[in-house]
Amino acid sequence: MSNEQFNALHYSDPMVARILDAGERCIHRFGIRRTSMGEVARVGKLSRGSIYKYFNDKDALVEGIIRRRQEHFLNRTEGRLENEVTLVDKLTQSVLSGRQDMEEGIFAALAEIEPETVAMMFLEPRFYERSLSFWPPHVRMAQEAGEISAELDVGIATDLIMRLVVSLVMFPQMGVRLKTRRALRDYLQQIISQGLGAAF
Amino acid sequence: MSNEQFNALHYSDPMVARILDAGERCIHRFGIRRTSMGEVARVGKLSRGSIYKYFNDKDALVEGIIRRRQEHFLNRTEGRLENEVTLVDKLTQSVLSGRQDMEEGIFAALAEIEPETVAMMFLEPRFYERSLSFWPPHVRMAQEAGEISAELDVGIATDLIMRLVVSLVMFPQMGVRLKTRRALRDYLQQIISQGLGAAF
DNA sequence: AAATGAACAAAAATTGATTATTGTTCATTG
DNA sequence: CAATGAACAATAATCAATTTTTGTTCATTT
Repeated sequence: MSNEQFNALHYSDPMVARILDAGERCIHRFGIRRTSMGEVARVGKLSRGSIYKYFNDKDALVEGIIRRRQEHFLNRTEGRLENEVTLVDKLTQSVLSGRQDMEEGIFAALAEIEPETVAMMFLEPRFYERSLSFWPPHVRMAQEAGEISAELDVGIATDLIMRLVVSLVMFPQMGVRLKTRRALRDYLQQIISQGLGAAF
Repeated sequence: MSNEQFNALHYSDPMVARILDAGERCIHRFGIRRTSMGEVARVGKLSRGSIYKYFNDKDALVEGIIRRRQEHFLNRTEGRLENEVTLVDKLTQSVLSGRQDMEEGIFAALAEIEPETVAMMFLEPRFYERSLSFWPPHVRMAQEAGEISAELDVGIATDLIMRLVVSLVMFPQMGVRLKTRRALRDYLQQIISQGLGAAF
């Protein structure tokens, strides 16, 4: 019973938006640890009681802020993806968008103030859940276009895509430097179409 | 000038081994933060001064412990790999070995006591450096055996292998569940030989 | 020579008293 | 009726005093 939230957040609700906006500004400036509910209320010019009406506790608020940011990222990426025709170009664009998000905005700020928090986020399975529902439609489109094997299980393909994108965003300099869009695209093209197999 | 260490650790040196053994036992029990040099000295039955002769500071000692564990893991894995003929089987074995290491021993203990520490370790580039020199020989062998494309750049192949192995060890349940050796091997086989391309 | 252990200042962790924040309730406000 | 803000006990953060640990040095021991 009790609170509605946690399952469905209504970003369009002006109250929810105001709380999340204020919370995000606080986290951006002070980090999660040093942000208090009172401060969020002050910044958002609303009462502390209202915040608790919409979010069960501070953790829920923080999760809401991260989730909205993630959603925003996925929507923006989805928009950019509409310009791209092939799966390879979509992947390339996603990695570049992801890297951009990690270098600016709230994630970059958090990484500086509370790196452990960001590191922990990456290990959190929930962090990927939403992204996991993002790719299957694109995989099917690529299958219909004959770009990738139609026999291949969509789950398998999504799994590889997720692992590649996450890895390339999280660890940009793990192995080969893939700095330019061109280098990144060539790399992804090779892997998507042939893996490490013969290139012909 | 000054200390020899940091670059080359001589695990065979009984003094070094004794310090690392003691340190590892402490970290295993109390975590990194709650382990003091004095405690390591007590457990190893040697003087604090000796530890500082071999390790510049606590960080160097901790790094030494992690590095030796990593080296041990790679050696053990290398041993197991000698039974495997194909690259796919080597990868499968590596992922299984990696997962095993994450579920038991010092990493599992640390993950329980100080999860942030483990999370931070994963984001540390140095953590992968050693592994990065591990795979190229196996890649070349696979190329000579005709298992993967001989034209493909070894660096590119190593990069994908590293990303796959790290991802499958770190995030075992990110996408598709690859619990059994068989499922894992099939997955890797598909990706290595065809990527997401046609399976024929 | 290599290891020891005592001595030491500087830095870090711990402790306990104090203050701030959290999460909840509810009567009041707009 | 949704939002408010005051009140509240419980929990968590903060701060200064104290203790521990760190990192270094060096005379002594093995």
